[in-house]
Order: sequence, then structure tokens, then C-alpha cells
Amino acid sequence: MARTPPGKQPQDPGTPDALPRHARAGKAVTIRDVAKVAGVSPITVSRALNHPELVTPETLERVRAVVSRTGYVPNEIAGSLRSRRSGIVAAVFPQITNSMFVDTIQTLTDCLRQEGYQVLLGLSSYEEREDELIAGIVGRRPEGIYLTGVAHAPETRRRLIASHIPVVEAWDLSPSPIDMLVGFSHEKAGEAMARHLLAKGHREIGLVWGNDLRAGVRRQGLLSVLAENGIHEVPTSLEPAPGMFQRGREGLAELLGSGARVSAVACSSDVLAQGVIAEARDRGIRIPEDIAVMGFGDFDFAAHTSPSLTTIAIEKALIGRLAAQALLARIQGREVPERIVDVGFRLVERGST
Amino acid sequence: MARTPPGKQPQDPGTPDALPRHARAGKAVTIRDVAKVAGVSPITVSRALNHPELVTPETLERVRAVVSRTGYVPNEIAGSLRSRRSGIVAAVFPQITNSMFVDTIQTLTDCLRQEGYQVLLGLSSYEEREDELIAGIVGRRPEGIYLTGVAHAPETRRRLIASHIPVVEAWDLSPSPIDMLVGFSHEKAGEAMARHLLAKGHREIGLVWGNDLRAGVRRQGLLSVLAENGIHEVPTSLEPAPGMFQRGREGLAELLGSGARVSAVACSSDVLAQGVIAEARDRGIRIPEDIAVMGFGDFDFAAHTSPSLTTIAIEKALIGRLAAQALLARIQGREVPERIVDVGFRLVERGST
DNA sequence: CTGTTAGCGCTTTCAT
DNA sequence: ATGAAAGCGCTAACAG
Repeated sequence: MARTPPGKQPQDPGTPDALPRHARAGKAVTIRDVAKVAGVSPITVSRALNHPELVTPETLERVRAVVSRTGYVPNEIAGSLRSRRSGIVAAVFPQITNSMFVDTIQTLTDCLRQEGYQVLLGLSSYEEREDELIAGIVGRRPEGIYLTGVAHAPETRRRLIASHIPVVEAWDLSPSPIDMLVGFSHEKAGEAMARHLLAKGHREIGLVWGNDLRAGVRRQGLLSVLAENGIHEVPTSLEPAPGMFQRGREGLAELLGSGARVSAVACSSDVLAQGVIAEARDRGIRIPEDIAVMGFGDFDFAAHTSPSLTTIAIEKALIGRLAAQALLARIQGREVPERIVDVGFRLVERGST
Repeated sequence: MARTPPGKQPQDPGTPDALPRHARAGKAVTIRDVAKVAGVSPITVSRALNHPELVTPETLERVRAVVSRTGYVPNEIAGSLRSRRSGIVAAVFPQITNSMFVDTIQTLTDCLRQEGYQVLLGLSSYEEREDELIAGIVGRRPEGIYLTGVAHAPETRRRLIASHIPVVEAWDLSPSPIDMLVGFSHEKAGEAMARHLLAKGHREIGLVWGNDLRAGVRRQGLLSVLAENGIHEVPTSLEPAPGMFQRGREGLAELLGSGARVSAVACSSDVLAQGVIAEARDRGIRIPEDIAVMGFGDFDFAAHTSPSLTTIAIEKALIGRLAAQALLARIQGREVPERIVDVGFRLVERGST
């Protein structure tokens, strides 16, 4: 289609440093073209590019010259097929607009790039079927797979285990990960939120909460501690995921509209908390004097925008780095120090909640 | 290494519905294994999976049964090599933590997934050499490439053009894109900011500005309009990219510390603007009464957190969608409606800046 | 509708 | 240090 018509200039096919004719007609330059022009064998070209130390300086230079002159770009697909190393690591996140995951993605990608790996990005939320996404990914034979969360369909687990590809699950804890794990306990995080609010004297606590899986676990933790302390009525506004800002506004409105009295509102994410705070301001409610607000997770974001928001801070970049290190260790045949890493979380109190 | 020792059970190699022995020793199941067990030829298996309509229902079912029983996952690397279709689209962004790009990535990925394409994510900022990243990408023979921005090294341009891979540049405008383009004019955006501030009566305008490429163009536009209106002194605090929140705080502090009098502060991004607003609040400066603040780009974020921030809104998801459509059209051999699309921007006034 | 043949472009293996 | 042969696993092209 976009092919240029064959050149009209006479071209001696025997001239060693001329491009083979077909290479000038739109087809990609192959290693054999380079080899022919450089007057060596294909394997020598391969070595010159991948293991220059195995080649005489003169040969090396000659090959390099031809490579740059012809614009040869090695076909990594062919290389991958033969060498069984795809140079790819897949990373699956529910969604990227969540702002919760971007730091992890950034760090993960950076760390992997440094070792020559490219990242295949999978976003699973808009397709219900994570399994389908993963099936597609496994077919590309990545050398490692990063997964968000530990809840996967049994067939997904089987598929991944059968694939023998190193897997890191992240952002959560599990006694029986597929392979490796870097995360923290959402239950404990929820408990920590409850304990903090109780310690601050709050007994009338409302929830503005996203209904995703991990948030649900945090809520369990939170509610169980409240229950232990005799608090069983916890007015809750459950927001459809992804828990964005506007949902936070609506959440507080719903709580207050229901007639519930609350001295504190706990949110499943800092974005929701921002919405709650905005709505409160609009209603002349002072934060944290009238209502204390507590968030979760996206500490950087929260720190920036709400000096009065106490939150649970997650080291998102650390998760990415540790995940990358774990995968790289396995890929490169090194010992993995710990198969399961709990990075924990910190409660960051600000604005005397 | 992880190989299980060969099974001890007697296994008649001739039995058609038995797995070939080597398949049970840790090696991946291939199409030939499936073919043998199903009693058909490899190509029939291939067709059953990729073009089921070309195969009898009975054959189809038999193949599918064997596939699911053996856990066969087609090796897309081999398929890609032979068919010359990698099923991959590469997307390059400066960085993902910028929050400016996430909506675009999300939409782009979603649109491409729907057509069966996976996204290879490239983050170019932490490696100075975009060209190296792109060289690595081109070697993987993606069927399309999304690039952020229009400023690329000449050799990158050459490489991309020579590759014949469809390319969309985005987030910017250029009279001579590599191939296709979806963006908007940063110069005009800057001009719009200036005109708005002037219309509001501001003559003492300060800048808190990131020093990345596109921001620089916006600044040019802004300054030129100010100059046309006789304003030549524009106190500026230039922040190293990425322009994060904290930089905004520091930026305002620097402006005020320098003794400049400003009635309005224009920022190169909404995140910076948030920082400026936070710093102002801490200093008891009212926004927008004492100082008006203007931002750029991340409208959703800004809308959520600062009702008093006027900003230039960019339809980030639209950019992703259009870019995906353009690439898909080219990949699928359809006509591309417009090679260059200007999505424009809107000035969103809030809080009577 | 199904099969045979060949080969995508590279790198492994073994030889020199 | 370099090369020849073989083949990774799949699908295009052509039979039948």
C-alpha cells in the first residue's frame, strides 16, 4: 500500500555494501540484509548487537556502520520466539484514573526499564472478565506479571500457575498468594482508622465508602473495632466505584440528609474525603471542628489539598519498586529474599482530627 | 528447574487423547500437541481458535475441549512473527504521575482493548533519551504508536517514518506531524489565559510555571499577549518539572518574597495552582479576592478541589479516544477522516476570578 | 472444510 | 572469533 515503487537507478546486486533490492521497496531490513552488506553471517550481526564482546572490534564497527546506514531495527518478536525471552512484563491494574495506582505504575515501569524490560499495561475494570485479559496477556509470554489484588478467578489462578511465569500480587495480603506478594493488610488499616477515631473521642461515626473489594475489607476491619467498642450503628453511604470526588460530596449529603448525627466521617479513599470536605465547606460545616474527616491511601494527594485530613498513608512507590525487584530476581534466577512482603501503612494525623 | 519429574504411570503414546509426554514435563503445550490429541492438523486448531466459522461445529468442539483440557495458551509471539501482526500498540508518555495524562491513557487503553490490542506503556521522562525508548519499542513491531508531544529527535522521526508504523502524536499541534495528530494549540491556550486575566482587569500578573516544553509554548503565548497590552514585567517563578503541588507553594512564596506585587497568578498546571492556593491560604491571602489564580489542564481535578480556580480545560479522554480511533483506522486499512485534529480547549471560569 | 508445505527473523547449538 | 544448520510455534498460501 504505502510501498514505494522499485527504484530506477541501476544497482549492481553484487556490490557488497549495497542494500539488497527488496530492502529498498518498503520491506523491513532483516538481519540477513545487514549480514550480506557487511559481508558476515547473520549470527555475527546478532552477536555484534547483543554480545559485542564476542566480536572483533573491526567486525563490530563494520556491522554497526551497516546497521546505522540501513536503519536496521532487530525484530524482537523473532528474537523472543527463538530465545524464549520476551523482554516484557505485564502489569494489571483495575484502573488508572483512580490516582491510587499511578505512583506504583511509574515506579514499577521505571525499575523494569532499567533492566531492559518493557511494560504491557492491562486495565481490568472496564472489562468485567479479568480472566480474559490475563489469558491474552499470558499468550504474549511475558517474563513476569504484576497483579493488583489477590482476588482472582480460580481459572485465572490455575492459568497463571500453569504458565510458570513469575507473578507478584500487590496492594493486598493473602496467606496463599499465587506466587509472590507485596502488600498490606486492609483489615488492619480499617481497624487503625476506627481506633484513631475512637481515641479522638468520636462515637458517632459515619462512612462514605466505595464498594470495591479491598475497601470492603477495610470496612470490615473498621466496623469490627467499632462493634467491640459498643458502636453498632454506623450510618454509611456506599458509593459506586471508582470513588471519585463528586461521590464524596454526594456521600456526605446523603449521610446528613438521612438525619444521622456524626462527629466524624471516615472515607475509603482520600479522593472521597476531598469531596466530603468540599461539601462540608459549602454547608458551612467546619473541618475538623464540627466534623472530623478521615481518608485513606493517596497520602500525597491528601497532604497537598487538605491540611485537616488525617489519613492512612500507603507507600505506593515502594510497592512498585519491591514488586519490580521481586519479579526481576525471579527472572534473573536470583534468590527472592521474601516471597511475601508486608509494607504496612502509617496513620498520618493532620489538623488535629 | 521447576520441572516435575516424568510421570511413572504407563502411557500409551499412541492413544490419541493423551497428552504428549513432553507436555507433561513442564514445557508449554503447543498447537501441535493440541492437534495431535484432537486428531487434527495444527492449522485446524489455529482456525478453530481464530476463525471458528471456517471449521465444522464438531471439529470446533473437539478442539475446544482439548484446548481447555490441556490448558493450551497460544503463543502470540509465534503467531505475531508469522502473521506480522503483533496485536500491540505502544503508548509513550513523559510520566504518569503528572495526573495530566491518566485519563488519556485510560481511554486509549480501553478503546484499543476493545479491538483486541494490548498497550505497551513507555514512560520517557526518567530516561532522557526518548529515542532509545522508541528504538526498543519499534523492535517489538507494534501496529501503532501513540506519542505525547510533537518534539522528537530527528533520528526518532526518521526511525518512525522508516518503520511504516502508524503514529499518532498528541497533546500538541504541529504543521508537520510524523503521521497523525490529535492535539491543541498551547500557544493559543497561553494567549487565552492572558486575555482572560486582562479582561478581568489584572495588570500585575505573576507566573508560577513549570519548565517543560509545552508549558514553555503556553508561556510564550501568554507573554506575547501581555506584551501587546503593554505589560512587559511579568515576575515568574520557574519550577522544575514535574510541576507538583509543593512547587506551587514554593512558587508563590518566591513571587511574594521577591517583592513583586501581583493581583493574579497564572500557573502552567492545575496542580501548581493548587499549591499556590494552599500557600496563599496559609498566608491569609484570599482567593480570588486578594489574588486571582488561574490554572491549566486538569479540569476534573481542579473542579473538585478549588471552586475558585479558573482554568483551561482539556478534554483528555477525548484525545485518547480520537488517538485510538485514528490508529485503529490505519491499522484496519480504513480511511482516516482527518490526519490532524485540533480538539481545542475551553476556558472554565469559576469563582469569578 | 481440512491438510501440506513452507517460512516469518531470529538465536541456540555445535562445529571449525 | 566466526559460521552452518536447525528450529522456536505459529499461520499464509495453496492444494484438495
